[in-house]
Amino acid sequence: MAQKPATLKDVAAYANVSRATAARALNSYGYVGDETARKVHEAAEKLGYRGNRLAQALRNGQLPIIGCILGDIQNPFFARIAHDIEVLARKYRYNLIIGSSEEDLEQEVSLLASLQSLSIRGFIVAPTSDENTFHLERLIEENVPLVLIDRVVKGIECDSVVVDNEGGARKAIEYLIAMGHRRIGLLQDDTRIFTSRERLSGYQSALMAGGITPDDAMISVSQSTVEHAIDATIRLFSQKTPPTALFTVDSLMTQGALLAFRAMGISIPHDVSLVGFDDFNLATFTDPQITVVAQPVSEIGLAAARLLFEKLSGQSSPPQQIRFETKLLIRGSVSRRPEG
Amino acid sequence: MAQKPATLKDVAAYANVSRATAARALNSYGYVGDETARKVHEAAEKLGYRGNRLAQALRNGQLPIIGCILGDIQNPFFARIAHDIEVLARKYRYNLIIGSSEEDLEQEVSLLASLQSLSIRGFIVAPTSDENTFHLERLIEENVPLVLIDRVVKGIECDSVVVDNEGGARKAIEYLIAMGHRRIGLLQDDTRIFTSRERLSGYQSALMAGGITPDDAMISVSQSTVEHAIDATIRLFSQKTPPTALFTVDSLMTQGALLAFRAMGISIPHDVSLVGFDDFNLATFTDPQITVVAQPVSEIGLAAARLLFEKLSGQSSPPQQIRFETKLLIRGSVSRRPEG
DNA sequence: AGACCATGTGAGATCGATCTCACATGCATT
DNA sequence: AATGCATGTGAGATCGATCTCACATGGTCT
Repeated sequence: MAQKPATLKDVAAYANVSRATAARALNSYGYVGDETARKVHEAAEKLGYRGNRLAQALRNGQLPIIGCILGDIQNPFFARIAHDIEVLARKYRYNLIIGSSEEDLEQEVSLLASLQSLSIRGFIVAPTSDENTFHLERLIEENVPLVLIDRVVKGIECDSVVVDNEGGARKAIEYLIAMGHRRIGLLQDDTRIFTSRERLSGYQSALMAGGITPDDAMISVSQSTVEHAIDATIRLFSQKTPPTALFTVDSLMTQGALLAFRAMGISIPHDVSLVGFDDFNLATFTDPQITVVAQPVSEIGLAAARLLFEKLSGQSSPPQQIRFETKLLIRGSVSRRPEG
Repeated sequence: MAQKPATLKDVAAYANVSRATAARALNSYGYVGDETARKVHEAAEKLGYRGNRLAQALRNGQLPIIGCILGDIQNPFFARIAHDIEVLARKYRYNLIIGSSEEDLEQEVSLLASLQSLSIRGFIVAPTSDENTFHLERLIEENVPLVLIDRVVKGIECDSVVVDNEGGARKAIEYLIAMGHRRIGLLQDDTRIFTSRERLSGYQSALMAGGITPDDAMISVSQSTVEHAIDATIRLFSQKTPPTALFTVDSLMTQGALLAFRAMGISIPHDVSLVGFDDFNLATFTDPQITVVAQPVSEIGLAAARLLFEKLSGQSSPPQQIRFETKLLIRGSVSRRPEG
């Protein structure tokens, strides 16, 4: 026989008071006599009473849950972000619902709608694309606290936390050019993704600043998984005149490229040089160690969560845009190439 | 001016019907006239009506949310599991709340209580320890669907999905012994964690079966993070007579050990042999490639989620225990050691 | 004595949804 | 005509909590 959880009504009956009195005693508002309060607390403990948050939220407005819609938590970048947000949420006695958009706009829209119908109090979203921003606009209209993370969306005026993707990509390409590379490949994500576009832009502008005309044959598109990146790298380096260097736009793709090179018998940095965007645990343990553009992962999730909780605590401030710098960590995966 | 979401009451007023009729029309139960239903649907669309799930859940019992309490989603093993559970949950139109116990029992208890007060419908839990199982027992008493994952707890009769940890550890140690190693180190997690205990047990029984007396000086305890594992490995290999081989009990610790060895100028497999529990993306790209005990990560989360949804769909079956086998993947991180 | 305030309590309304059942209409059957 | 059934509608109850305000008591001040 399943035991039905005790309700406030049960507690009130056990303590021989009204529900209103029981609620006052348990939540310390209004007036309650000392003796009455003692009896109510005793009853609550005896019955294992645990207030129903749904009922509370229905009366008062919202559940203590924030929603977080990221690309895919299998990506160590997003896993770290989700972890940091959860830690701060726990501190504020909130629970965190994490959804993975898997970089699919429809899924992002669907997830957001689903979470809103749950009366979720606020959202941290890594928007998939800005083809359609109605769902985000609607959040703004309804005054729902929203923080965009990793990517921003034109026309959505709200708090955001991003990294200088363009500058980071530019640093990588400038470094490859300085090392003599002219045919520089790019392993990139879907250009509907904001970060992907910025990294492409940094790639292209650095090429042009170095007097190199960008060439589509140097670019291979991949989803952000190791498996897809292996395929995309193989495609890129199977062509007649392959790149002499490769820039990969996230750590899973970097790892995929490494595996593809190994499968193709391509040696780094002897045959091909490699620079990856974002650091990862074993970048300094591979042979050779991988040169990366590092972003301050440990700062990003915390910054976004802080912004959200400021808003949730009722503070009404203008939208803040936080932008973190990247840093080029030169290791051993780039070799100098003669001018030819 | 924030727009308050439309309620059923608004829709009913707009369509000039009662709330009961509006509800019937929108949810297709009971009787509603065709014309009436048309007017109601029109009103709902016009007002952007989105039913309040809290109110529904309060009336009907529970929210479409399942809770998942894992060790730490930064661990790729748990990230993969969480991802797979979320994918299946989405298919069943559920949302997933992920909490990280961080292998702290109090935090696990607190998270569970918090989620229960939200009327969460079911739980997948990787229990931290079995020192105190009251919180899990209470779930069973209240007939809340529960699936234990990765670890089980004595005395808790419910669905579970685990891996043969003991057998996996035994395979690793047997292999190291067969390669001539007698001083075999163990980098392990807190023994309150079920998997940790099983892996220790496999380690010890394989040693004894090989005629080797287990020695506490060969064991170093670490939390399951790269940073902690670096420290623990350095401690273990700084002693007078260090091990000739090391078994690490999860992929983050394996990576930490690699980094520690590199810092200490220890060469694998020349100076020390290494076997890790659980495979990871770059295990085949490090120099040397790492020998690992692989577990079927892609199966575990799905199996647990399937069990949970069976229970949630009302099926009343006896508790099922699913146990997956591990597989030793021999690569290049173990060298043969002479009998001395 | 009357007015005002503080303290304490409980009935009933509220939150937004679903559900129940009384009532109404129309049709078919006896 | 009476009865039974199907269809359709709406008032009010329910879910479990919080909130409001009427009522009661006691004390203080004018």
